[in-house]
Amino acid sequence: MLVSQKISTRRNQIMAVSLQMMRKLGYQGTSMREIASALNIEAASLYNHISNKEEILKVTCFGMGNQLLLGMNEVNDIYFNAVEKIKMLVKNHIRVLTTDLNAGWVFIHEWRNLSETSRLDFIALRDRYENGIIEILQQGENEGVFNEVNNKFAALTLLSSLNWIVEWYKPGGNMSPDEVAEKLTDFILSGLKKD
Amino acid sequence: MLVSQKISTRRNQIMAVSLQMMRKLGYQGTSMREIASALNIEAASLYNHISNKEEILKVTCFGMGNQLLLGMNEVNDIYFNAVEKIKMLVKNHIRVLTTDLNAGWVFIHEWRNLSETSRLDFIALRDRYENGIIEILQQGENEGVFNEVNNKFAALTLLSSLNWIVEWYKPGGNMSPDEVAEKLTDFILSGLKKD
DNA sequence: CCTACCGATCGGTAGG
DNA sequence: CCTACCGATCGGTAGG
Repeated sequence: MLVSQKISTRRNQIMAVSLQMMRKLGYQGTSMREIASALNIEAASLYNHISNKEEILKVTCFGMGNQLLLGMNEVNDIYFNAVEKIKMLVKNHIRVLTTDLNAGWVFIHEWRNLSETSRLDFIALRDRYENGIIEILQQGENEGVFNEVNNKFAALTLLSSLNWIVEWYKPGGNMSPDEVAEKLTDFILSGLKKD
Repeated sequence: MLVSQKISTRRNQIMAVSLQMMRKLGYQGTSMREIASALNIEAASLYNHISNKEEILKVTCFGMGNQLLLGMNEVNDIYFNAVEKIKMLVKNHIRVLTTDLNAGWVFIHEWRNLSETSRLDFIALRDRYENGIIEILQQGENEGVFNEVNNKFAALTLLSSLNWIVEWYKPGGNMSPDEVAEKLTDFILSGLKKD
């Protein structure tokens, strides 16, 4: 029991260090030797805790993706009208991305480096999320509260502003994740123009 | 004259092939040998036309960046009110990114791989563009046509939807760059909600 | 967790 | 534009 806890802790350290380096240097720009060196061990020792470099990426991308999908399911189960759903979805999305910004950044940028089969799985997962957003927008149209727009286009634009947050969000800054979510929702719902 | 034209053409071929591969595999994932192989020459021969791998990235990132800044200067010279400025800026931004989507993609994603000094220059250039947008938003506020918002935040959100286009735009699809720009402007100005 | 090592590949240069 | 090559580095394994 103690042993497996130790291993698990080491694994967590490896994950944390890897994601930090990958955010700075990219997946391909981060070597196993550098990860090991940051932990004061040899590269070969990493393989006692993870099976290979790609596992780091796979666990991160699918972990984040599943968190987003879980949030979406929850939103659809609990909230009734489209505006409420969008608000909750945005809040969850920002929370998931900012809870571990290194993981969020890698999730957004580095999934392309997944091997062929994993990449296809990831794209399928992402498409499910995207389609869920399209459905909410459609619901809003049906309710008569959203403008009639190209929902696919609107969903992509919405997602772009949600995902871009990993580029500029500073955890120690003057906006909490929920405040960001609130401002973003206002922007998405009302736009720049004064009524 | 003929010789220099030949060289220049070869250089353009190298640029085009490189950007296509880098869009698919990333800057670090694209090797000089693979670029050469796609042109049926040896890797060493590339160095008669470009000085090194980074030059491809540098020319692309600063070329695109300068195009965006030029467009912004033009907009500020010609258009008077903020709504008109935003419309024109968005149109120019989308045009620049979609004219060569490979270059657009590399510009948006791969500038991080620039060497230290170039990267700092690039960030400075990007900040100038960002500040230009903030100024237009401020002008719109002063004119009383835009909501009072955090302009920095609004500028980043605006930029996110402009830049995300390199992720999903399909040149052969059913929207021209100018149509995308128009829809995007509507979205940014008016948001999702029905008035 | 380490030593020792593998085959492969990298960006780039010398010299023609 | 090529041949021949450089030193460096990569992800990963064998065996302890």
